[in-house]
Amino acid sequence: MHIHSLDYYSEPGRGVITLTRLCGWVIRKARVGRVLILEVCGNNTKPYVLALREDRDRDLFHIAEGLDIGSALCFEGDLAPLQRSKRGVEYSVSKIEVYAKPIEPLPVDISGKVPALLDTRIKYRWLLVRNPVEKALFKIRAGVLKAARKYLEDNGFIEVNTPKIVAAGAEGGATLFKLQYFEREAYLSQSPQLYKQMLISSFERVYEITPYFRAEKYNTTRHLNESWGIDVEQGFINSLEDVLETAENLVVYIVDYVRLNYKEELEILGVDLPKLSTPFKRLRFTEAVEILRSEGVEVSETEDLSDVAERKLGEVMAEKKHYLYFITGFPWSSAGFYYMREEDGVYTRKFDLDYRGLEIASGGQREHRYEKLVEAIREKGLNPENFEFYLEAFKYGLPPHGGFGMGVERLIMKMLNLENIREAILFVRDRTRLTP
RNA sequence: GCCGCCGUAGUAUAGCCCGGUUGAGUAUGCGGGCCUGUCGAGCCCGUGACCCGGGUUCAAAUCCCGGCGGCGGCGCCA
Repeated sequence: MHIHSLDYYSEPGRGVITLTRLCGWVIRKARVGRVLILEVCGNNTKPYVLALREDRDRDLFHIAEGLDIGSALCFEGDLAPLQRSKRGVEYSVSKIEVYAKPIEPLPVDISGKVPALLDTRIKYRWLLVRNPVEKALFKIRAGVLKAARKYLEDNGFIEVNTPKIVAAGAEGGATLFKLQYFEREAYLSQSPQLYKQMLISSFERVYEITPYFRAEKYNTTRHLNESWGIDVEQGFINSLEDVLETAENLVVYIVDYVRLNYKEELEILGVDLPKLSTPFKRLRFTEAVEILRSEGVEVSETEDLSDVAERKLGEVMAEKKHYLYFITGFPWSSAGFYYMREEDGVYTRKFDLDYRGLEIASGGQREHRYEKLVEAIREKGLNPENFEFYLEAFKYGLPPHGGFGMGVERLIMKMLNLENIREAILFVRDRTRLTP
């Protein structure tokens, strides 16, 4: 809605302007003598400030006086010639339409004066995101996904959607949520892994932004039972290096996109997002083991690194200014059956991407040769019959390929220095939370 | 699942160790009053809480047992 403002024309030396209609919720209210000040936030992170004088704006003043924090309203106004507020953008208001008033005081403080504990924050997240700080975080999350899409689309990846109700998991049975699928047992997808590989039968490059469902009973600051992943798979690769390049360029693009397009949000959150550069350090798994042992950390040569080891490695790497780094060549004993095995039979082309001591992505070059794959499934103690639908795709010309899954919440957690992964998702699904 | 810590007004906290002086303090919110456009405004008045059950004791928010709930660590992984 654009209406010319009469007030505007009374200001000397100005051209044409439009009167804007803006909407949001009252997040702060202050009365000082004869002036009433309202701060309103909609999708904006910087509040709209409405200052009303009892003598001049009598009707509007009385409307505003009756509004509590939390009221939903729209107003028509024009940028105020005098910007006196230190917090927001001030408007001269000509009309206020009130749409809803809270029927009781809000259960949490959305002005940010009184902090809420994580548990309370999660319970009332949908309400707390009215607060500019909380909102900034989720605007950045949206930006991360937007940037990922943009990078992948620009680089020839096609977005696909694969089933979330599946008959078999990618890793075995232990971490799956079971459900009844008519007469049969089915599971919630813990990864689109197998499906995106199958699609490399017909697409050169695919990606999917998808939830992962994992029934792990862990309770840590970096795990969710429903999390989101940016899943990428590319065919016709020459080596693992092609996949690593995609992963590092994607991360750099995302971080850069947020750094340049979300300055206001980063500032509100107090985050200084440094510019990244490629290539990221490539560290062999065996080198990582050596480094950790020289630091006095006990590490197994055949198992994945423990969280303690990963964090320690993060510290060591940070000293050398490697904030993001790959760990490549994981041992076969700690890898999924679908990773390509090296000739020695001991190591694989599986990699992890770590961001300051936290695994944010993992992937690798896949085994694309039918016989080798069947052999690998058997060797992992799995039954090839359960993977028939998957194995079939390897019979008709599946090129060498590889890919990775990147944890959206983990990436955001590291970018924004969050202490708990639960901060990075609006509605939390963890060991104990099923609502809201 | 194991280990550790914790549970006080709507929210966030003090008090608990060492039971009585607590009619449970403070901030913020909410209601009311004052107030030169405040900037997490200020000042005054009011409002509102000891997770549940059992036990010890003359006396329990405080000590003990059980339950429920939360946080952190480990395992595991994105």
